[in-house]
Amino acid sequence: MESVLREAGLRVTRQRMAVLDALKDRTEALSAQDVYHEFRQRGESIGLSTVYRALESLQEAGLLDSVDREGEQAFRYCSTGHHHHLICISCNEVAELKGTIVEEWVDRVSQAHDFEVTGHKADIYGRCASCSA
Amino acid sequence: MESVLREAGLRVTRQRMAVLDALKDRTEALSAQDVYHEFRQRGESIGLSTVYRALESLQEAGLLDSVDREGEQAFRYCSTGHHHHLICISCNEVAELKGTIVEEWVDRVSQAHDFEVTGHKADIYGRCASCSA
DNA sequence: GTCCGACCTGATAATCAGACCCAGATGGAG
DNA sequence: CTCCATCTGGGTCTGATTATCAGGTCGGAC
Repeated sequence: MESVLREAGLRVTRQRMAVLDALKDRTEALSAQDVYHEFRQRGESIGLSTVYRALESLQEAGLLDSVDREGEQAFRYCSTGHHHHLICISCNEVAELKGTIVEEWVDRVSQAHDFEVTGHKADIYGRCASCSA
Repeated sequence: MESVLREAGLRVTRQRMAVLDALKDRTEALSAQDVYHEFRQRGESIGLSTVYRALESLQEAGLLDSVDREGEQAFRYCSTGHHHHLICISCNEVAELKGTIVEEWVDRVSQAHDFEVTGHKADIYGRCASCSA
C-alpha cells in the first residue's frame, strides 16, 4: 500500500495512508467532508485541508476516481484503467463500468467535428437495486 | 418568445426576457455570473438572484440546457429534445450532439445492473477547431 | 543514526457559486 | 382597474474548496 504512494512520487505520511484506508475496501464514493467527519467521529485527528489535498493527490496518482455529486466532488477507490460509473444517488454506491462503447462514440463525434478532446464525462445516476427495492 | 414563457407557466417579465435574449442566438454556454456581469457592463440593472432564478426556471421549462464547467454551471440555448454536448473549454462554445448511442448504452448497462436510472451525463470536453488552431 | 531541505500538515482566513429571506414591485386574470 | 400570487433585488448566509503560513516530518545523504 505504501509502495503505491512511493511509486506515485508521494511521501508516505500517516494522513495519506489514513485517507487511502478510509476509501479502500469500500464501493461508495465519499466527499472530502465525509472523510473528514468520519475521522472526527472516530476521534482521529486530521486537518480538513489535508483531507482535500490527500484526495487530490491520490486522484492524480490514479488511485481514486472522482464522481460529481450535487454541489460537491466525491471519491472512490477504483480499479486502474479508464471506465465509467453507475452512481446510486441514494447510498452513494458506485459500480464500475468497463467497455469502450463510449470511447468509440467520443472518437467518432470529435473527429467529425474536428474537435480536440481533452476529456469526457459519461456516468449514470439513479438508484441501485437495494435502494429502489 | 414571450409565448414560450407563458406555455411554461412562467410570467413574462422584463428580467426573464432579458436573460433569454442574452442566451438566444449564441452557441456558447454562459454561467449566471457571466450573464450578470454582461448586464452590469451594459449598464442594465438586474439582481444576481434573479439571474440565477431565471436560468433555473428557463432550464426547467426546457429552453436552456446546462453544462458543467469547472466548479460552476453554465447554460446554453439549445434545441429541444435530449442530446449531448461537445464543449470547448477555451471559448465555451457548445455543439449539440444528436443520436441515441449513449442512451442505448445507458439502457443496456442499467438493465444489466438492475439499476433504476434517473439521469446520465455524457458530454465531451476539449478544444473546438478554431481554438486548437 | 543524524542532519537537512523539501515536502507535508493543520488552523484559520479567504473565496466563490449559489441559496435564502423578505419587503416592495408587478404581471395578468377577472 | 383591482387584487394577489408571483417575481424581483439586494443583502445576508451557507457550504465547499482554496490560499496562506508557521511549524512538523519524511527520507536520501553522509
